[in-house]
Amino acid sequence: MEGLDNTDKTILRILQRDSKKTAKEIANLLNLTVSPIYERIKRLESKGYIKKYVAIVNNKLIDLPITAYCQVSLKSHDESFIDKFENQIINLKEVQECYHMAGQIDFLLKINMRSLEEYHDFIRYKLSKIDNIGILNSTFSLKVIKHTSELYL
Amino acid sequence: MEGLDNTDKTILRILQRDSKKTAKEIANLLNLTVSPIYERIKRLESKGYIKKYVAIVNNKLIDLPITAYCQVSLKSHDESFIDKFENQIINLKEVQECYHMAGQIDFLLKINMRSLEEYHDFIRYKLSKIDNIGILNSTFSLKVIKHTSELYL
DNA sequence: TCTGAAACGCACTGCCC
DNA sequence: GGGCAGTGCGTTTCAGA
Repeated sequence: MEGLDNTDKTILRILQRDSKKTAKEIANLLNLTVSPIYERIKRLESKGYIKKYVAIVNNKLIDLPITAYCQVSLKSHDESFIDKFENQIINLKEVQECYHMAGQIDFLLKINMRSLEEYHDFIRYKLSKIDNIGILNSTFSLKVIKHTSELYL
Repeated sequence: MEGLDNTDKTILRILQRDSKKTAKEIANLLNLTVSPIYERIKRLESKGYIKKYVAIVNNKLIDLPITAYCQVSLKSHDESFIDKFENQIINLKEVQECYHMAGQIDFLLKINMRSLEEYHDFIRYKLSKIDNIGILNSTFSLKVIKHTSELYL
């Protein structure tokens, strides 16, 4: 399962926080030269441990201050209906995350919006247009207490 | 509110997908030279539109296959109790996200785990140890339908 | 697996339009 | 606002231990 030693884990921890850190800086922190750091990073990328490098954008500054979580349950649970629902959700740009859940509700959606009015329009004219939706329940984030893309290791 | 023209937005879209794209590559895509791209990126960083650059790590490969959403409601809603709860949550490494929510439940937590057994231990020996927790309700992601750090613009 | 050195390309600066 | 040229630095490669 894990082909990672402590050096690899430290590199992952650092790059999860700041992917602009240079191989040289990381090398200094670990008392190594750039070559091994470079090779380890390349290995972590090619083996899939690092999926990608991204810029994290401030949602408030680009006028997407509303974060909603939307619980959805389907009316029919035939495989074809579920597939259809999932395919339509994937193509909605407002939906940042969607999970098929265990328990009473089928799906949990994280949705970014400019305003509650736009959220209303989204629910009414986009989500509700998707066939087979039974229950639909929305809650809103009042404040972000913690939000990171980092995984602990 | 928005000091972004279409060029800026395109740059943000690109860097949200792949922050390793060079200014040269972006310049070619936009039929510009590197100088304006470089300056725009620096501006986007200094103005806070780009919060940071991070590596996205594969949670399965580092043995964190379980994603749980945990709904928490507090017993007392005094300001001091809420502050205390939030401060304790921030320091839990297993908690990747925590939002103060509108509606019946107070907080929504996203939690990464190695196994359901570890999740049990986490709930029992860490979360429940936090004072003032009333309702505590967990659901698990069976499958990720969609998950991106990108915001649309 | 690490060190060290060499080659290349990009980030970054300054000056031009 | 964008283009062009130069410098330093980081990335990338490779020989050797």
